[in-house]
Order: sequence, then structure tokens, then C-alpha cells
Amino acid sequence: MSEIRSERILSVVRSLPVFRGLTPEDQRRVASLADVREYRRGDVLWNSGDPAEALTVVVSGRVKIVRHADLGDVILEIFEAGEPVGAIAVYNYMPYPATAIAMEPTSLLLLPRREYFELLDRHPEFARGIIRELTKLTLALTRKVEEMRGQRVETRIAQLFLLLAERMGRQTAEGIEVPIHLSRQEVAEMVGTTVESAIRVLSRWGREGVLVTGEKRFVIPSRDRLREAGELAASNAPGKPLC
Amino acid sequence: MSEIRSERILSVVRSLPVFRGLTPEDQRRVASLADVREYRRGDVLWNSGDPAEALTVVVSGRVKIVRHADLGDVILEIFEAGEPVGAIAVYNYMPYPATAIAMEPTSLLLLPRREYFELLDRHPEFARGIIRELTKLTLALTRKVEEMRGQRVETRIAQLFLLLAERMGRQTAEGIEVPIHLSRQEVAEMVGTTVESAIRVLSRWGREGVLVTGEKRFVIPSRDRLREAGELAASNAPGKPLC
DNA sequence: ATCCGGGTATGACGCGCGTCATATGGCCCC
DNA sequence: GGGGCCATATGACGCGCGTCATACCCGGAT
Repeated sequence: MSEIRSERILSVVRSLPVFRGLTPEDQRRVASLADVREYRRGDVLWNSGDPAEALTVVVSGRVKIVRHADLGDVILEIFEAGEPVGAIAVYNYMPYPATAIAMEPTSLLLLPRREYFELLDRHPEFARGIIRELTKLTLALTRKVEEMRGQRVETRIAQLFLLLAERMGRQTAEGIEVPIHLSRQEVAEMVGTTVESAIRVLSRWGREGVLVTGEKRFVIPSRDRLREAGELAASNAPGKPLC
Repeated sequence: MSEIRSERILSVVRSLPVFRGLTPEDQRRVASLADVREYRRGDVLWNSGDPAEALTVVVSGRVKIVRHADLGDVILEIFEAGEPVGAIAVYNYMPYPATAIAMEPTSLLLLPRREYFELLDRHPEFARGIIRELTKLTLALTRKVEEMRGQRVETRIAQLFLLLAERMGRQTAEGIEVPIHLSRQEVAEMVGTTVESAIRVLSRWGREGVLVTGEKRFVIPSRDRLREAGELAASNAPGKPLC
């Protein structure tokens, strides 16, 4: 029973890119110290302010990082399978700066702080992997700040889905499929607007066939039409350069 | 001459917190490989897209990181004395994701990529210092994203100056002095609005004595009044919670 | 002295979108 | 079945602020 479980954890560890550079014995050590947990959609992994005691790596499913602001929440990032979550907070042993919530049935691997540090010290390759993830995060935030700027809501939503299409899109007969379940509320929180605005845009695009909402997925018939939809509207504005 | 110069560089290296954990001989090595350069206000340190070949540390002065967006620029961050700039880009040997410009007479220390890596490998303490800076950056960006959200321009400007007051404010007889030269244009770019809006808010606050613009500095007579000025206006809005 | 470029300032105009109200359909639980 | 909750949808209203135009001051170049 416990035998089977530890076998499973070991295979999980072996499957994660972050641990790939480790020696087989280190992988076994990690597996013996780590834990794997399952969550359902909506489960809270931790709240903003909780102490960061273990490194979390997404094994499967998706996790969103949310900050509660005075006027509605903001989704800062979405983490997918293979990505370490909250590495910064754990590293500095600080309270988590934001809340983490499972968006789907999700399984996570938890590695205690102490072991995390040892790996960082002993395996430069591991450290590089972590830093690379931090880099991606920083760049994503950078882009987000830039996009939030003044842009119209339509533009931001278009950019959001173009980005999602890049990250997790699959080409199908109907167009690009983005296999993720996002409520209008969540879309709103990702681009920093209200539910109503998100609904208006998405339902219109649905009618126009620019971006179709399906069961736990979105379909983009044509990338270019979506791009246009985001930019076009800007032509309503009086003198915006646009060029 | 070259003797004097290298002496000076060595003393600069010793003065920077990032290099404090190094052994004296490593400090000398760093000094022998590093270079110190001077810039004037407005000088471009590098452009977005340039290859990141050396780690840059601010010795004195201030550097702003700017992204050119379609609709006006955005100031992502301001770096001050002691802070490493663009550590991420150098680490990954990638093109700089944004432009860097000196805001004042500024002197920088440049450490070639290769040496930077050696230090990272040999001195865990040095690596921690760098990661700590990355952390600060990430948190700052996080906050920025959150603030950009929907908030009114007045609120964002108020928050900007409250933050600056925290970072570099000095208590004086007139109130808190923020010793930095920021044009209205730059303020606009930091909070993501237009020059005109920034001007309107700042000139009104100047008249009301909430935030006074001086020669290369700002003065905040009362932190609370500034905070109020940012929130109060929200009461104009119809139903904003505000509580 | 004249011109020019850049920073600051102020007014007019109007669209975007946040706010509020209302309606519909699906799902769970008594 | 009925009531409650949530997600989706749509319309009305109006303020914030982006856009444009104009004006003033100052320092540097000619």
C-alpha cells in the first residue's frame, strides 16, 4: 500500500522536467521526502499570507494565482503541468504574496523547504531550471503590465486568447482549440475588467464566430480574425495612431 | 593613471552590497575584470533587443527600465544605487526585453557575463543576493499589475508617490521629501496614463498643497492627505464599494 | 532678436466601460 | 416541484479620461 504509493511518487518525480538533471539516487531521496496531493476545481492550495513551507510542482491540472484587490480579484498567472509554483516565496521563506487555487482536478508534488535548498546547493542544473521558470514569470508579468496599460478591453481579451493559443493551443478541423475551462468571471480577472464587459465581448465574438466558447474549451477559427477583432475596434477611437 | 582607476574600481566593488560576501581576492578579481562608466540624464544604457553581455550594477544615480508600447511607453521599474539591473537577461543570455535609460548623472559597474557566472557558481551567497533582487522585482511587478487594474488615475498617482516616499523619502520640516526628478511625462509612464492627465492631477494637488513639485524633488506635507486624495475621489464614482 | 523644441497648463468633446437593473437557464438540495 | 445560487446575457446611464487644440515659459541654436 505505502509501497505502491512511494513507487507512484518516484515515477512522478522522474516524469518532471525540473528533476530530470538529478542522479537516480537523488530522485529517490526527493521521492521519499515529497508528497503528492490531489485537489478538485476550486480548492484553495494556500491563501495569501500563509507561510511557504514546501516547493510545489504541478503534476497535472492547472493552478491560478490570484490577488484579492479592493475592487475585485486579479489573476496573475496560470501554472500548468511541470511548472513549479511559488518558488520565490519558498526560497525566501516568506508568506505567499498571493492565493493559489486549483482550476481543474489537479495533482501536485510537495517538496519540503529543506530538501529544496539542498537540491539548489548541490545541483546547479536544478537551480538553473528554477531560475528559468522565474524568468518566464517575470517576462509574463512584464507583458501583463504593458498590456494592462490603457488598452481597450477587446484588445486585452484578444491578446489573452492569442497567448493561450500559443501556450496550449492545438490545431483542429474547426480551428485552434484552447482546452481550458475559463468562466467569464475568470477571463475578466485575467485582463482586469468586469464580468459584464467580458461577457459582452465574448458573447458577441461567439455570434460572429471569432472565438467560440465550448464545453471546457474555446475554439479560434482564425487567428487572424481574432487579432483583427482586437485591433479593429481601436479604429472607432478618434485619433489613435493605430499604425 | 590606470593605477588610480583600478584602485577606484576596487573601492566601488567593495562598497556594493552584492559583492560584500566575496573574499578579498575575488573582490580584486571582479574589480580587475569590471568596468565603471558614467552616464548623463537621458543617456541610453541599452535598447530593447540588445544582447545582454554584462551584469550591470548601479553605483550611483538612477536608471529607468522602459518598454515601448504601441500607445506610449511604460516605465516598468526604477533602479537605484546598489541594485543589479537586468540580471535575468544576462543570466539567460537573451536580448534585453526592455530599454534602460539614465534618469540622472549615473555611474554603473559592468561585469562581463563569464565572470558573473563564475561568481554565481562559486558563491552561494552571491547567488542569494541576486535571487533576492529578482524577488523584489517580481513582487514590484505583481503590485503594479494589481494597481493598474481599473484604478482611477488619481489613485494610481497617489500610490506611486506613497511608494516612492517609502523607498526614498526623507522627513523634513515641510513634510516628506522625495528627492527625484520626474517629469509629468515620466509620472504618466509610471502609472500608465497620459501626460495631460498626470499634469491635471499634479498641478491641482500642487495648488491644494497635497503634493508639491519642486526643483528635482517632490514634497508630501502629509502622507494621510495624499492617501485621502487618492481615495476620496473614488466617492464621486456611483456605486464603488469604497469600504 | 527670432525661431524652435520641450515641459507645463487648461479647456472642450465624446467614447469606453464600469455600474446597476433585470432576465433566463441549469444545477443542487430540501 | 419550488427555492436558492451561479453563470450567462442584455439594456440604460453616466462619469472618467483619452484625445485634440491652444497657450505660456524657458533655454539653446542661429
